[in-house]
Order: sequence, then structure tokens, then C-alpha cells
Amino acid sequence: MHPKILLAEDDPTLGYALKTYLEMHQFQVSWEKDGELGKEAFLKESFDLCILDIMMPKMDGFTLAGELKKVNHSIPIIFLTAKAMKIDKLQGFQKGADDYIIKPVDEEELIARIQAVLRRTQNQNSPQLIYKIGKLLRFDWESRRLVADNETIVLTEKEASLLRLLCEKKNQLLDRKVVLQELWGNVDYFNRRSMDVHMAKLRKYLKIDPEVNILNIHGKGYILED
Amino acid sequence: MHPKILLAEDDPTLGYALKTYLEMHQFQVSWEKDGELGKEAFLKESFDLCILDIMMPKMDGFTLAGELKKVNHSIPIIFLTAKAMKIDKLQGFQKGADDYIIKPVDEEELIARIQAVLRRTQNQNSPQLIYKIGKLLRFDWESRRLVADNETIVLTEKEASLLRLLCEKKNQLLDRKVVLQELWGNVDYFNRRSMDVHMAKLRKYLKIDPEVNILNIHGKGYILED
DNA sequence: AAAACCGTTAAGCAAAAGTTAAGATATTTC
DNA sequence: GAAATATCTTAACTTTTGCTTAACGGTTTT
Repeated sequence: MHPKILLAEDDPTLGYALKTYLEMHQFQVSWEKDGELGKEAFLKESFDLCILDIMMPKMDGFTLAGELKKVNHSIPIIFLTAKAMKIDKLQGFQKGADDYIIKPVDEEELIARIQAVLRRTQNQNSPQLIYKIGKLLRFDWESRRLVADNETIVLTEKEASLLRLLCEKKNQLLDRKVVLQELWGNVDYFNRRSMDVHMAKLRKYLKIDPEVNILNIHGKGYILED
Repeated sequence: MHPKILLAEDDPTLGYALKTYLEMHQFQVSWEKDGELGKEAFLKESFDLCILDIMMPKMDGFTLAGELKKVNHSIPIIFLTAKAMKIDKLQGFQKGADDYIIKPVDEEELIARIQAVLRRTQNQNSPQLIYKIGKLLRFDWESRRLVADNETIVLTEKEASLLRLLCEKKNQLLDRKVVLQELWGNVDYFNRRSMDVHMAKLRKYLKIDPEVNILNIHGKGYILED
């Protein structure tokens, strides 16, 4: 697939130019005009790489980078920086920047850098499946972590398995019997009650994001809504 | 120790300035005044990185780069180029340049790029030699030393192997079974307990940095967090 | 209104993991 | 090659964790 790039740049002229240029080079680009919008976009979709202007309204590029790294530790980031900002550059680098580009941007240079960074990161990253729930939550099945903005909850095995099934059928009905068969092996009274207990726990965790909830369909099953 | 840089630059003023500046930043620099001398120097000593001017007498930077890559395929190279040379730049990149700098050289930028390139290339060469853990700790796998600001702990073989695996998957799940298979050869009760003992020791060492910890995922494995 | 269903909290218990120390092995030193 | 030392394993005990069951209350269906 074509790599997806998050571009956070407040200057309309530069932003539009970059977006157009990148799209000409077979990238999918989401262009956001300030740091906060950038963060929101990042939470909604999944990107392969981020290009962040350092000086932006609402939230600067360094802070944004920190936020993004919280959600996805290995997301590659390229900063855009004005010629003047010598000292800050190094700080940003140490925070986990993969590269940076000095304005005015040389488009060909940018493409080369993007390809270099993608080549680098895509090789080493093992495919990890992460479910997004609502705007705030990420669920990493592999490590059983439910990650929000400021907190991380480690789920138990049963909780995680349950949440995985819910995520697989997000906004659709997940049948009770399917769950019981899959996670408990059979469908008796006690297993049903046990599942209810786990469901209660999941609901408690998911309260972090108010727009997320587990809806019960009486006698049928559950729907994870977001 | 301090990274060794081969600098190939014919301009005496720029060459002297760069050599001095780089040495001020804890690099060892060999400055050669043309392409052929650069090649000779490269054959005599071993370098961590090369900075090559593109336009040089006897042998240009691109050709020299090709020669050096013949000897050491993974040697990192940064080109120095005049602003005018837009087209050639990309060619150089494709030939295996790791980065380039446009003249007149911004010294701080150069340092940042050097460090980026070194970090990048050193990371790629698995097994990586020095792992950073948290803000305070460095773990040198070769010498099995865990180094903090004011103290150094020499780990045992098993401890070091274990910490290496944790570092390779920092902030990701490291599966218990993988560890046991890799370091003990099989997965029985006693080996599991033995691993627990080693894990306890590592935790004790890592207490030096409060933001570092080894998180257990019940029944699955461990996550080294920093 | 009875019966089945569901939500929630807490108690109980078994398994997993943390910790410390003692025993067993390997390695080094003299 | 024996003593000293370092390292790893086994043991024993403690703490934590996770799943189930129980208990009680609310909701939905018939």
C-alpha cells in the first residue's frame, strides 16, 4: 500500500505545496493546520510517518511528537524547522526524531529523506496489531495493554481475549454463545456469570473514554460502540 | 570510544575549520585533501563515518564513495555539496549516501547529522552494542556493563543476556517462552524459576533509574519500560 | 408477577511471580 | 590440583494476581 503521512503545518502555502507534492509521489497525506488537530488526526487514523512543523499554533511540534510517541512508540517523525532554530534542533533529535528538514523545503530532498526513514523503520518493526477504540483508547493485544492519553492498564488474559473479540466485531453484535465457546469452551451457567464479571471489569476500564461503551442485547450478546 | 571520521575536503579553509570543529565535539578526524588521499587513508585505518566533498581534485566524492563502499559496504557517508548541485544530490543519495550537507556548512547542523547517521547505522548493525535505558542508564552488551552516571555494574552472563533480550524489545512484550528457549534451551518449571531469580536481580540493578522498570504480564512475559 | 437475564462487588482459592538464601557447578587463582 | 570465588540452580517462603463463585440488586421478557 501507499504509505500514509500525517503532515502538521500551519502555513497554508507551504502546507498545500507539500501535500500536493507528496501526493504526486504516491503518498497518502492528511494535512492538519495545528498541533492539536494533528494529534486528533493521529488518534483517528493510523499513519506510517509524521512530518511536523516545530512552530505551530496550539501545540508545537516537539510537544506533539511526545504525544504521538506515547501512543505509538516507534512512529517515525521528521521535523520541519526554520534555519534560525539551531539549539532546539538537537533537543528534538534526542527526543526521538528520525530526521529533520530545514525550511525552505527542498522537495526532492524531502522525498529522499522520507524514503530513507521508511526503509529504516519498516524493516525492523514486527507487525503488531493494535485496536483503536474511540478517540482516546488503544488496545495492544500482544502486550495486553489498554493505553489512554495519560494512563495504561494491563489487562488479564481473559479480559484481553474478551476485548479482542469485541474489537474484532466493533459496532456489530458479538454473540454470547460465540464468546463462551471461544474463551470458555462450553456454555454453562457459571461460565456465563464469569463472563458477566469480566464484562463489568472491561466497562470500568473503558469509562476512560465516555463515548465508548459496551451495549448489551438482552439474551443475544454485546456490541462495543465507539 | 570517540567515533573516527574521515574528512575529504580540498578547500584548506573549510577543511581546517571542520576538522577543528569536529575535534571540539569529541570526534577523531583524519583530514585528507583529495579523493585519492582519502582512499589511501581509508585503506590504512578504520573509520566510523566519512564526510566527502563532492568536487575534489584527483577523484570526486561520488567516485570515492563508490570505492569506499567496495571496501566496507555499510560505511556511513555524508556528502558536502554546493547549493547549485540539485540533480546530482539525488544520484548520490541513491548510490548509498546516508546524508548530505549543503555548503556553506552550518556546523551545528553537521554535528546533528553526524550523530543521527551514527545512531542510525549503529542501530541497524544487530546486535546493537550499546543500549540506552531510560535517561540515566547505558548497557554495553559487549563488556556486560550497566553504566549510570556515577556507578557501573558488571552483569553476569545470564543477567546480560536477559537484559539484552529485554532491550531488544524495549517497551514491547518479551515472551517468557522465547526467553526460556533462547537462554535455557527448554521450558520447564525450574528454568522458569531460575529466570525469575535473574529477573529479580535485574530489577534491583535497574532501580538506579526510577523511571525504568520491568513490568510483568501475568502468564505471558515481561516489558522493559522506560 | 414470576422467571430468566444482567450488572456489580466482594470473597475464596489456586497459580504465578517476587524474593532471599542455601546448595550445586563452574571458573579462577594460587 | 586444591582453595577461593563467582555464577547459576534449587528450595522455601511470601506476595500478588486472576479466575471463579457467591451474593444481592436491578432489568427485561413472558
